[in-house]
Amino acid sequence: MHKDFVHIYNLIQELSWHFGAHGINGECCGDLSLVEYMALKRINDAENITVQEVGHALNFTKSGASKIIDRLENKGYVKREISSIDGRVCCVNTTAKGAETALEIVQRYSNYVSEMLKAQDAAMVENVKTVLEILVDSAHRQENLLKGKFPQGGGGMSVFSMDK
Amino acid sequence: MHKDFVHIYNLIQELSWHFGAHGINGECCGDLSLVEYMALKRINDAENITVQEVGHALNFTKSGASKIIDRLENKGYVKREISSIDGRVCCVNTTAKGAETALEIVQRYSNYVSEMLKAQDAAMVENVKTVLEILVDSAHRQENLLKGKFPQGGGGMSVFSMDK
DNA sequence: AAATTTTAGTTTCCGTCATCAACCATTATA
DNA sequence: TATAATGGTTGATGACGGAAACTAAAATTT
Repeated sequence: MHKDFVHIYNLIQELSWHFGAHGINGECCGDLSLVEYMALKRINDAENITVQEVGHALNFTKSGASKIIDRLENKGYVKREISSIDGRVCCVNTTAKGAETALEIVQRYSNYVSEMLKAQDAAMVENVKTVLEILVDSAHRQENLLKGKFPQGGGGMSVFSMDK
Repeated sequence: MHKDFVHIYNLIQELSWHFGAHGINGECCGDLSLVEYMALKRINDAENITVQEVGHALNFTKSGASKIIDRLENKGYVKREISSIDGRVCCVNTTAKGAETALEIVQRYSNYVSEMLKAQDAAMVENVKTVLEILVDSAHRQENLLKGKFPQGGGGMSVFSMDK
């Protein structure tokens, strides 16, 4: 049983690498880096998200998040606006171009995935979906659990904090 | 059906992000970055792998690969040796310390995965394994297909090369 | 209401890192 | 033997993210 988990982990790691920053031919999403794309996605999904929320969602510091949004803004994909409620807060939203680009990238990757799975029948595709939902869900749960254990943020919060 | 693939893609991307460089609390593997760890893993799995092979396996240039191996060597995890057959070639291998460290990291991540999936019964764990095998396998197949299409390496090899 | 503290965000400085191009050494080819 | 090709390294460069200092705008204290 333990060996199974090693194997499963290795598979996850390999899949992650494939879809990570260096994965598919070293490129990601046109003129966007992976992190920029992930940020764009979050901003597109949310409404009036703040700079820090973006950073938090992607495990970046607020300074890092600010710079990612800088880059996205310079490329014309997002727009900052000062909140009408709180003058300190930035409301970040995608521009039309940004939303379109995000959609386009999702589309193309989805095609890629569709090509990947075209040999599978409908039942297996459904099964793949189910399994991935379980994995993503439990990954989030596990992460929150870790964060709950070390609520101070910063020190000592690594995979290595787990039981040996 | 198409919508399914969008969903599946989004799940894969999210899982990948979680296990990527910024994923779990922004940390990866102690004193190793994700790429260093991935390189160490490859070197550990192979025998007498060359610098360029490492680069190729991880989608890095040879100069990038050389520097990653530099870092691993400085940390005492791998060792270069000149090939006895071809004086230009470097045979890279893990040191005892490197092999041990790689194993340790795999172990800890595997524990993490095991924690993630502890609510699932044995059949589902088996199913997860099967699905991941299919995904990893088809991802490799798809990648090779792309590389076959654009064998010159370098220009035009992106996800965007696919049919729109 | 004035003073202080807290909070959101930006900016400067810095270290890390991957690529490109030039380069060195060795092997293969002419 | 001369030339080309190949494996690997090095130096310059640019992208990038974090820490800390800083600005401006609430929130809190007195």
